[in-house]
Amino acid sequence: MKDARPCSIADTLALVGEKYSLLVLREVSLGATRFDQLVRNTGAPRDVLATRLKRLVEADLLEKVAYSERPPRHEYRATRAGRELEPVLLTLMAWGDRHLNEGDRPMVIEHAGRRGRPGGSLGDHELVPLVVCAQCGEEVHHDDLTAHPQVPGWTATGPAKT
Amino acid sequence: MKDARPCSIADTLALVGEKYSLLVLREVSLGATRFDQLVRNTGAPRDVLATRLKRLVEADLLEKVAYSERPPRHEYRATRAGRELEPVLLTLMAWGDRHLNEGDRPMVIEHAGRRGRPGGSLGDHELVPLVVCAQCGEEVHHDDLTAHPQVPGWTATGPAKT
DNA sequence: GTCAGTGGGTTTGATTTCCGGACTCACCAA
DNA sequence: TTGGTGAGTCCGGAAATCAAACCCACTGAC
Repeated sequence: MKDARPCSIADTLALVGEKYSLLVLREVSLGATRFDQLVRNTGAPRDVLATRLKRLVEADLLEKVAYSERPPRHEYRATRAGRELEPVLLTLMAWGDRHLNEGDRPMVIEHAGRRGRPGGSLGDHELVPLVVCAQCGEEVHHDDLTAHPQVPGWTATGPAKT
Repeated sequence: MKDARPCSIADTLALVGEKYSLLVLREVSLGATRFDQLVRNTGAPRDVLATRLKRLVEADLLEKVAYSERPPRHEYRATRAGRELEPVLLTLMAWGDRHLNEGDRPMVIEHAGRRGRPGGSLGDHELVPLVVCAQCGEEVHHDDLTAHPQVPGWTATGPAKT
């Protein structure tokens, strides 16, 4: 892992790319916030889960919130940074639905309509996640993209040869 | 990992969630398609990379394309399914840029304007990936979402108790 | 008051995976 | 003949994973 391309994808994966981390965020986002729920729903070994939770709390993606004093009990809640990973989860899910589970999706997400609210017209409907460019509003296509590494010594395809 | 919640996120991660797999797809998408480039740019040990590549080719996310007969040489190219993971990479990158590398992004993606093309008005600009709902066009907010597990025995927060 | 149960972990010891470096093999070029 | 490249494979030690057992503070039922 030394000397690899400097990149926010790698940085993000270093934080949440280990096995189970993203599944933990999925569960928390679904409302399963307690240790034993996380064990059951992710299938992670208890010790691994404990390690992951420690890291996610340190990184401020989750926080421990007490829900009982005596006996001391707490649950894990997503922070703002944690919630902002939800688009990643939705995009992963959309890919898996399309390419791995075509025709029998294990889960469907309902998107509440915004009737009466600013810009809203449609009622409740199924969520279909799509990545667009916030600047121009258009769907993102590979052929419209050009990468510009900002770090000296790197080009799009590798380290500049010295 | 046994008995965990059935879910396309988990299924997708089972395929591309191992260390380096997504970095390989990043590199291929950037145009670094050869074994030694992938070693240098991802930092993966050579044997691990060989294993990952084998899996990605089997899963039809990458394909081996010969670019020389004698000596036999080939490069790895993304298939359609592989390219469709790009939104995941872009979303991960956006998160890392915001939360890990605020103020000095290691890479900037330029988005080609579609002046003159259908719906286009803006010139070239920086890509800012955003997840919206394809049905209604609106940005996705956690509070508008409701998950509906399709698999009997599971609720949003865990297995239905028997 | 004892006994089983629950929530949230930690400990243990065996198995897997990862790692960096050295090695291979086929070919080309000087 | 020597050196270099591309695409791996092989090796032995270090680290991570796993399932299962254990722990501890507390509770509620008998």
